[in-house]
Amino acid sequence: MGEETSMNKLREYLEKRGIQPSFHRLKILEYLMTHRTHPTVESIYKALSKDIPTLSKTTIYNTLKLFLSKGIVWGLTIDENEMRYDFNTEPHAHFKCVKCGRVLDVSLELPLLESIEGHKVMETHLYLKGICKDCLKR
Amino acid sequence: MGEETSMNKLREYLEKRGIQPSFHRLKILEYLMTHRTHPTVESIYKALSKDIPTLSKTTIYNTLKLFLSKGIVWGLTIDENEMRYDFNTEPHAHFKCVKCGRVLDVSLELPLLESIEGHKVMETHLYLKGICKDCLKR
DNA sequence: ATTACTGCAAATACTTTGCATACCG
DNA sequence: CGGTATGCAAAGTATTTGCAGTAAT
Repeated sequence: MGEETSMNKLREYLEKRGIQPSFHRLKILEYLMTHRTHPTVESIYKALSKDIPTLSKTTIYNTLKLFLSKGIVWGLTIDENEMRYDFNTEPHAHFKCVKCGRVLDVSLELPLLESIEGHKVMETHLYLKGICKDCLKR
Repeated sequence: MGEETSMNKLREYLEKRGIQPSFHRLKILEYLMTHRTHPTVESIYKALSKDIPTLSKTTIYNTLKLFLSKGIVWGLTIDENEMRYDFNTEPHAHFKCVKCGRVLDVSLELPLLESIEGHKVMETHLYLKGICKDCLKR
């Protein structure tokens, strides 16, 4: 299974959702699928602009907004200042370390409600904050 | 029980936590205790500057940062762009309506963990997003 | 007198917008 | 050709910082 094949799969993935599979969009999608570190726009930009020097942050913002609207990614607001993006898999909770700043997945069941107290629920986010395993060791 | 008495209670509340009870701090604390609408810096500023024309946003930022560090308020990042502040009572979940923008309390039990997967947990936030009861009616 | 609180203005950081250019069917 | 994607620069918005003036102990 070469690079061609996997890129074709990504192309198909986007087309199935009515999105034109441009080069940049494919690369951003690939990055999100292979880096489950809840990257920010900044970190995606830093990583991809090495290989794609012409890539702009505007394109990343545009692409992520498009992906959000199609449900391809989730936006995490666990960070006070900047948005983080998570490729959409099964619902799971997130843990943010206040020391090293990383955001980690934790397997903790989310209450999956259709409605609560008369309000229609569309998204559920469970955020934990504290000190991660690695930082505790120091 | 007059206004004097309740202000004295607030003064006592701050002193007990090692905070000098300045006039501005008392007013901001009073606002947070009586307005459980998860206000932003902007909305606190708009509300209080009517009575206190000299009040600046910097002071509100300073005061909220101080209150956060003392555990008097919680910072909610349910909003993508701006921080909301919640007077610290028992843990509870929050619901944000994507139509009207309000953030409401909902009574839903939070998983209160001391640690998970080796990480030390210090804060837990459960955020729901959707369409509120009132907006559904329209 | 010393320390701490306040507030203006400037700086910073993230995100959005306007518009011209480039790409693609 | 015509519509869309891209990217630069500017604008917008939330927050922080530097610093000077003011109040409090």
